Formats: sequence, structure tokens, C-alpha cells
Amino acid sequence: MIIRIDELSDVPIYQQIRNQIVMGISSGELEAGDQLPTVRALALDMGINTMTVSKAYQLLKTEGYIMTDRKNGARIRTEIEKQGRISSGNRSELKRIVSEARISGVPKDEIINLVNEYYGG
Amino acid sequence: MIIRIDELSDVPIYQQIRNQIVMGISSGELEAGDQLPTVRALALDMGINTMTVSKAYQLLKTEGYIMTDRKNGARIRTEIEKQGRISSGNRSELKRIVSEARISGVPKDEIINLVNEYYGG
DNA sequence: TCTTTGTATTACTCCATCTAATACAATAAA
DNA sequence: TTTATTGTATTAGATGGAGTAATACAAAGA
Repeated sequence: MIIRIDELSDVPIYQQIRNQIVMGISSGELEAGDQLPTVRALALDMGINTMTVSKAYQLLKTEGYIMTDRKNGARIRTEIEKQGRISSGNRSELKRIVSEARISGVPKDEIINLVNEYYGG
Repeated sequence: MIIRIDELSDVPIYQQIRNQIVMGISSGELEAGDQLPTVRALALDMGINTMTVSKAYQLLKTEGYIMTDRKNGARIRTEIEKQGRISSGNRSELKRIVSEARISGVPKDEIINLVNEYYGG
């Protein structure tokens, strides 16, 4: 899986890595049991520090998306906990995004089409 | 209009103010020409610094949502520019939110219902 | 003249992010 | 056993954004 970092973004690097892996899981590009690159390999590949990648992996581990095992590296978890609900933070963000889109004249259907595209199925 | 700040949020205060005003415009709670509280009044009311509120107003002004006039204060703009498209940053955020919801087992319809609710109409 | 408006300026503290250099424990491979 | 590779902990430093604080300014209404 290819991970791209936007240097201009104000989103922290470790967060960008985390987000792309989460989106990879959602899209099916990453499946349960899949091996992730080592922290050193990914850091070298992206020209960033080892600890930055480690921080992304720690976050993913805390959230239950991956499991790390010394010497086995990091892999996508087989049983990812399903809360079944959208976090309050994501609700706020969604409301903000929809509001901005509405004000700038984006039709509702266009937003819903995006949701369908990103959700898949 | 009541503005509430979440102390625990990692979203900057000036950004939270900006977001709530934007959402107020979208929902219709704030209409074109409406007067916003003065920077000093809002700062005093929320127990924060004057410059923090000013920073929020500057951001809203730059984005074209409000207009500020010395001695007249800040008001919602009458003609807000309609780009007609969703910014790339908001697209990325939307994709992340939808992905996280999907993984945690939230049905697609539930997301779409939220979009309908936030968009209105 | 006095007051109120947004805003500019300067200085300071605080904290998150990122980098850097090491080191450690665990484990597969040689 | 030895070696190499894994994630991770530690410590230190640099950088920048966020927020506060005190002050001052220009504009305009009362």
C-alpha cells in the first residue's frame, strides 16, 4: 500500500499515516492479517523519523485497528471492535463539512454521492 | 446566537468560534446582515482573550462569510461567494469520517440521514 | 470630546510535533 | 550461541501554533 504525505497539510504526519491506513482498511485494500511495513522501512521510505511512524502505529494499536508484535511487526487486526456509532467528534466535523458545502452551493445529492463512493458497496 | 466552547477539544478556540458561526449561517440561525457580538463582548462572555475572537473574525472575513466595519462591528455578508464545490481538505476529511464509520459498523443510511439532517431542506 | 469599534503590535508562556541518537527486550535466522 | 530485526522507551532539542496580556491606533457615532 502506498502512503502519501501532504507536506502542506496542517494535519500531523503521524495522523496522516494513521488516516490512510484506516481508509485502506475500509476500502478493502488492507485486509485482516495483512502485514504493514516496518517502522524503519516506512520511515526511510518517506524520509521521516522512525518515532513518527511508531507514533502512528501506537495510535492505530490503541484504537484497535492493528496489533504489533515484536519481531513479527505490525498487522491488521482480525477482530476490529465495532462500536456501531459515529463519534461525537466526527459528528461535529461532518456537520461543519456539510454546512460549508451547503453555503457554497453544493447540492445535497453531490454530498450523498461522495458518501456512497467513500463507503462503497 | 449562543456559542459554546469545548475546552477538551483539540480544535483551537478561534476555529470553534468560526465553525459555529458558519454552521449558524447554514442552518439559517444567522441571516445576511445580522449583527455579530463585538469582539470584546464575546471575549468577555466566554472568558477568553480579545485577540482570540478577533482572529476568528479575521478568518471569517478572509473566507468571505462576514464583513467588518470599524464602529459598525461585524455582520454577516449579504453576498457570500458560492464556489459550488467541496474543498479538497473537506473531501479528505469526509472520506476519513465515512471510512471510520464503515469500519465500526455504522450503516450507510445512518450517515446519509445525518447529511440530510445537517443540510436541511 | 468621549466612547466604542475592529485591529495592529509586541512579548510572553505553553504545548504538540518532529527530529535525533541510543538503547532495550523479544524472537527468528544463521 | 550469535546475529539481525522488530517495536518501543528514553532523553534532548528545534520549531511553530495557540492563547494570553497590555497597549495603542484609526474611524465614527453620541
